Amino acid sequence: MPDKTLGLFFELFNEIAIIEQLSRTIFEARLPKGLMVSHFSVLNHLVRVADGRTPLQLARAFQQPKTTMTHTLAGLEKHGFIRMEQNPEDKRSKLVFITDEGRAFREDAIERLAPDVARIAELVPPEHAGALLPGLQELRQELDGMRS
Amino acid sequence: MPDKTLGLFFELFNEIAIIEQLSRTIFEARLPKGLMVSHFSVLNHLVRVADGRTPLQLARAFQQPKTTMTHTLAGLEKHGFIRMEQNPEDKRSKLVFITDEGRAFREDAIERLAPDVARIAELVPPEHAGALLPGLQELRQELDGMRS
DNA sequence: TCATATTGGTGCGATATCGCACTATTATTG
DNA sequence: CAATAATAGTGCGATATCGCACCAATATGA
Repeated sequence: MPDKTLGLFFELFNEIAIIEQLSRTIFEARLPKGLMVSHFSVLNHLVRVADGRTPLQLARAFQQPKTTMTHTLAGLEKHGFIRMEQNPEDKRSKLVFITDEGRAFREDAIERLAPDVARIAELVPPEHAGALLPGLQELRQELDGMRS
Repeated sequence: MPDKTLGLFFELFNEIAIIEQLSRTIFEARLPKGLMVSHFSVLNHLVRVADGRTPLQLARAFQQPKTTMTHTLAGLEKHGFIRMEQNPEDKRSKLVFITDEGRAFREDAIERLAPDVARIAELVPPEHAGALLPGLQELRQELDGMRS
């Protein structure tokens, strides 16, 4: 592997880390104190992908350690945004359901975040953003595969 | 702004967050305990961009809060990887210099990380990775501008 | 079927992250 | 030039992150 390649990937991951940092900071400035992007993302996932996921499925969806997901879910539950039930298929496991309060919070959060996204969309044409997705998904896919 | 655009950017930032998470986990598994990617990145910056930066310049380079950088630098200093001097230009300020030990650690870290990067480069052609950079840089630039 | 391995989830402890407030210094401006 | 504002850095406290170890439950396989 040429040195150039090493530098290229370092630069790529660095750029990605900076964007993650910036976007998280921008979005969290709009969320009420004590609620993070991670909370919002989980609610979003429950609505857009599927409700009634297990904590482990959620952790995998975001590629986070399961202890981190436990912590995030505890926060959501404390706010009454989710409800956790025993998984009838597997007594070790639980199922996470979004509550009405959770849905309301999610919708409110989307309204709060939309203006920022609109501003970003003015500066970065959505076509440019969309053009990045396939490459990023490929990269994610392969990194994901490496872990196992 | 159409709803589609909102969803697109949420998806984009989510994908970026996942890649950040995966890459950090992969790399930190190779670093000695107590040293994180953030430490490595700062040393890398001192070597590749410029030595003798101020803490604030470093924080801005990585778009991190300055308290976070203070913490990272404290860790690097404790390991003897950097040395901090008074900035003769400005008595409020400091200058951060990498030490020989820091350089050695950085080189060792690169050797540890290279095999992983090589594996990634096998799965994701460097041309693909390189093709992502301009779009990501554009996105970063604009997010950066929004903050101020 | 029983022993063993694997899996889902959590408690705990260490530490990374980061906002707030503060000091020291430098810049601004009336 | 004095008063005020802005800036660089850090201490502190709250909390997010996450590895390790553990328990309960399920899967495996001799």
